[in-house]
Amino acid sequence: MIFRGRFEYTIDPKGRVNIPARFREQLQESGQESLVVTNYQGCLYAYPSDDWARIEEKLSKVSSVDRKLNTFLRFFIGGGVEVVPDKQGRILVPPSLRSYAGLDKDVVITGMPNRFEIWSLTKWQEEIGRFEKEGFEDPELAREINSLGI
Amino acid sequence: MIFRGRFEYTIDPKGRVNIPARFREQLQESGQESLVVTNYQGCLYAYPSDDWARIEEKLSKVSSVDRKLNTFLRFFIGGGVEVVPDKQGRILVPPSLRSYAGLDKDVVITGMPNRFEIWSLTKWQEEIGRFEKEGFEDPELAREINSLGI
DNA sequence: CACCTTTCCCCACAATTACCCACTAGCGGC
DNA sequence: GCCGCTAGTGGGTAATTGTGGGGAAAGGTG
Repeated sequence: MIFRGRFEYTIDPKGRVNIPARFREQLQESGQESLVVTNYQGCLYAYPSDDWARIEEKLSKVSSVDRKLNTFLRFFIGGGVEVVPDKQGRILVPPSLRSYAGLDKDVVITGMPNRFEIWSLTKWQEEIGRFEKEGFEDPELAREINSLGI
Repeated sequence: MIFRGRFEYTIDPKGRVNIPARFREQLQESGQESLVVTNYQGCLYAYPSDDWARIEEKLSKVSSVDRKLNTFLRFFIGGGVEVVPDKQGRILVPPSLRSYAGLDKDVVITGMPNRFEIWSLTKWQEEIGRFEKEGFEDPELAREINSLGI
């Protein structure tokens, strides 16, 4: 499942964030009512619970010898929380995830293949700012993007 | 599908922009009623939904290991919104895209191979102005253009 | 076991969007 | 010129979406 579009919402003092109506529809159509949210790359990743199950399965087969990989697993799996939208279509983001992603008021939700991401507005702007400034100057990246034929 | 021509319209306070009648015809003839609009290079890219689907497929296969490429995906996929023209042939441009492209009143729609682009008039003028001033002086660009056999 | 905090489940209001319909300007044919 | 058509623009209303808050239930702590 691919999620498209970027949306701005506010997270309220209780820690609730709205999920874009379109995303909710997509979830319903695929017969899923819950999401798994976890932390990565400065933002929160939200997966439909079925997709998360597949990821979990793969991760559980990873050999846990490598210390760094192990740390990643701790962080990624350990961050994962299952959430169900309320009647208004909002999810409650637990404090640990909220503080990791620095969500306090304005948040950006952005679609990706397989998941969508929840960003604090300021972190999002930094992320995109970096791309817009450096991205076009990086010849390798430019070549890669060109090869996509967009 | 190739779109030709340049058109000037006004975006109304609700965020609606007209699509050139010719483009609408072309879409209808190819049996498509929806478009996907996204953000890139200071303007909005509008693809017929079938063409977008092909792009999306490629993008979703891209390894998301590289951080910068990931950021690009966030921006490009995250920007993408499916829109359907209303009975008058207009589309509603969501706030996030409107603010990215700086659309407030006068917009320019210009044809391209595979897509058409939506520009704010002022950004369009800057873009073209920059090209007219610097473009002809860039020997590499001149060579490339010549090799196109125009 | 009492108390405090967090989460869940409602309800209500505000803002935005979808879906109509109407008006005007320009162009072509008669 | 006059009519009729199409393209582009503007606006009203109903439905949907987003935001805020109250109070009951659940969970954690001394």
